Amino acid sequence: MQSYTEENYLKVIYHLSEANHPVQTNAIAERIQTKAASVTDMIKKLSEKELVNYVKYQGVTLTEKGKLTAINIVRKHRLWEVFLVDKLNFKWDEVHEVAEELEHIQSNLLIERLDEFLDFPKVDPHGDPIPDKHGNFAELAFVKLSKLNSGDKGTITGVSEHSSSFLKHLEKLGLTLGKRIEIIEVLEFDGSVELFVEQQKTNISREVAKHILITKN
Amino acid sequence: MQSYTEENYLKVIYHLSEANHPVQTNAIAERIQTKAASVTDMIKKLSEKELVNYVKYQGVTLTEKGKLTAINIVRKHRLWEVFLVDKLNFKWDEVHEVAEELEHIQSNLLIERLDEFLDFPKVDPHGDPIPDKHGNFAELAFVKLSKLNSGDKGTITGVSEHSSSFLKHLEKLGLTLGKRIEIIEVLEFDGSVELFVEQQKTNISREVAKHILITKN
DNA sequence: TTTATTGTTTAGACAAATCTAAAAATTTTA
DNA sequence: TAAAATTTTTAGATTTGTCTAAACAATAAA
Repeated sequence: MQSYTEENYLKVIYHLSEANHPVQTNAIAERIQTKAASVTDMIKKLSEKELVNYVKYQGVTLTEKGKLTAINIVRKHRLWEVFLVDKLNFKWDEVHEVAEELEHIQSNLLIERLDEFLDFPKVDPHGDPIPDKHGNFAELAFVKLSKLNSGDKGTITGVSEHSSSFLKHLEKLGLTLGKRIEIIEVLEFDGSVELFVEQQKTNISREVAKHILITKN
Repeated sequence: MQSYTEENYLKVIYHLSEANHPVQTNAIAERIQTKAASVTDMIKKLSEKELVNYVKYQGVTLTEKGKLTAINIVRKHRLWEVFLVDKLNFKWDEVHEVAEELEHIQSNLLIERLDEFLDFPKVDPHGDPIPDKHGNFAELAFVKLSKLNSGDKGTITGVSEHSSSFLKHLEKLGLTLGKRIEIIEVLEFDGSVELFVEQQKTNISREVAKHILITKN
């Protein structure tokens, strides 16, 4: 298989990919905390292994093979996060670093048994969908909270930012997965949002609202 | 901390150590499946980090610091084995390779929570003792089955060989952890042993008997 | 106690992943 | 569209862990 490092590159390229647009060298370098020159080196290697399509100066896209590999790593990462939260009582802001390590353990049996043990979860503790073993994602109808208008109601079903500081902030405001919310008002001035959570009025900035995912219902 | 590779060297040196006797370069090379020259290189590095005591041509011993590190890896390995068998229904002969990977995950919180989740097990699925977080082992009174005499009775509480083929063989004979046995006869000729397990007469070679650990009772 | 054997170390080389500095290509700005 | 700014690549070096071949040390055998 691939090395730990190669797997990380594939995962990062996957996360930075949008609608088949090529990913830039610098974008990868920043995410992986390395230098652009190192990224070029590694991309060449991945290209030789046919895991990415690479055209000099044009950025990279994942091949089908590369994409499957990347999705499998995402699957493992998210299943381990569920394990840590559901079974070992980790908080949702404590799981990321450990899952970054666990995702590289090589054993199909392990991951299938873990999936079963966790009762085939469809989303991780941040509401991100967990692909099945064939790489298929369940369809989830998310909307960014920042896209809602006054009067809209829904349930918090995900977040798109996983930093500990952000998640702790949400926790403090009571804005955790599964909570029902209702928009009171969206301020013209700065896009900040006033809303109800469990009969409590709360205010959040537009920046925070952008990273909370809502299922309308 | 140390690299994956350094951790493996420490663990192997720990397992090869007996009563503070220095471990030979070649012994390490064989266990780690590498060349003696590579072992010498790595030993020098570990010595600079004060994880081993090293005298040219005299072999290595672990320093206190090195020993604690090694024991911690052993602790993690054995806890993960319990997890795999007790929670994910792995068989006792399927856990070793995966645990070899899992033992290198760096997170104290993870391992303490895992310990708790497993209800603080004292032994792994092969009967090997699990050190606590301070590196202390519970005292276990094992005797090799090959040391018993006709008429002796006891319970199988461990094995000292973890290969899949050996463990599958035991399974086939019904010689698994917790089973009570009684020695019928030890043959002068080849040291093979005739014994009762659950009213069944069975014969095992001296070689097999040496790797089965018994608590007399 | 010299010789043979076995075990260990050194020297020099290599692959993987990274880096810095400089060159080249691309994009933006004027 | 030419100059400036940005981005990417190349060239060459470094670190980690490994290797082979040869030299060296310790032990066993004659």
